[in-house]
Amino acid sequence: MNISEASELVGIPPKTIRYYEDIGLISSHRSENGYRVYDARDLHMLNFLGRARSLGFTIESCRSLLALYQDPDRASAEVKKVAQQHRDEIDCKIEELQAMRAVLTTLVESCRGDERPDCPILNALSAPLKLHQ
Amino acid sequence: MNISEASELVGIPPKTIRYYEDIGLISSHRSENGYRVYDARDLHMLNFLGRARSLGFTIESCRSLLALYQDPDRASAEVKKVAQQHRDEIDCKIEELQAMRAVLTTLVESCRGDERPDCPILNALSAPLKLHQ
DNA sequence: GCTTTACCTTCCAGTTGGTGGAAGGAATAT
DNA sequence: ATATTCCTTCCACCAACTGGAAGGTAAAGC
Repeated sequence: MNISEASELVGIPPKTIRYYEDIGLISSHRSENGYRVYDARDLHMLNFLGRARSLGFTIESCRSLLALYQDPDRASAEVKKVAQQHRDEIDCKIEELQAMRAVLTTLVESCRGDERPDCPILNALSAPLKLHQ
Repeated sequence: MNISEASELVGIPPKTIRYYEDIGLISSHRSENGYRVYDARDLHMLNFLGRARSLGFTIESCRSLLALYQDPDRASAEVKKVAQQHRDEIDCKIEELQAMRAVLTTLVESCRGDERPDCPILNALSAPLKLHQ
């Protein structure tokens, strides 16, 4: 099967599939005319990658996970470690975003949002800089 | 004052300040030797940018906010719109991350994480692809 | 058989928001 | 006089793609 059919089946754009090959995440066979050819095994790997990416794993983590997946002697502890680290990073990001969200909510709620120029949002952003010591 | 002193005062690296000038977010005067010189007004703008960036506003939103700030005839509704859109985007990101987090938590908790190879995390990632249609 | 369309290839450039480093000039300290 | 620090510009790199150009191949229509 050619790249566009594979793309349809796994829900990953052809460009992205080529990109994954470029960076060595996957490999591919070529037919005589030079076209990439995908079989069930390739689709399986692509699907794995799609799932991992949709959970937010970085490409490098995906590379690790794929390597672990293909190693029958892996320890599940290794896999768990990768997943846990990723979850910790997600937790950090959520907290950062929630902190931003809290400030933004306060600011948005304090602004009347009419045609007049006075604006607590701009006031907050332009507040005098506090010198660190 | 030179760039490194300004950098210290507003807490933005010199590289980043030059970058902001490069993309036209701010301007700067030069002294005779070609060095950038910053006054209170410049620090004020930089500080504004630092605050906006720390709230997660994109560079383009910062550009808009700065323009609004410098326009005495602005309508606060414009500012509020920018802030609200940004908060909405943050909300989206938080939801995405929380969805990922939920799946990851389930997976991590289901994996024993020992020296054996069987792993529910890898099983989930490698589950057979469901064909759309 | 010829042409059009659709698909494939590679390669180059752009996205966001900076950061690192090299090469070279200027100011300050010793 | 020299060493160190600071300044300048420019180029390259990070993640994870995406868009588009230039050119070859395959399938469909007439």
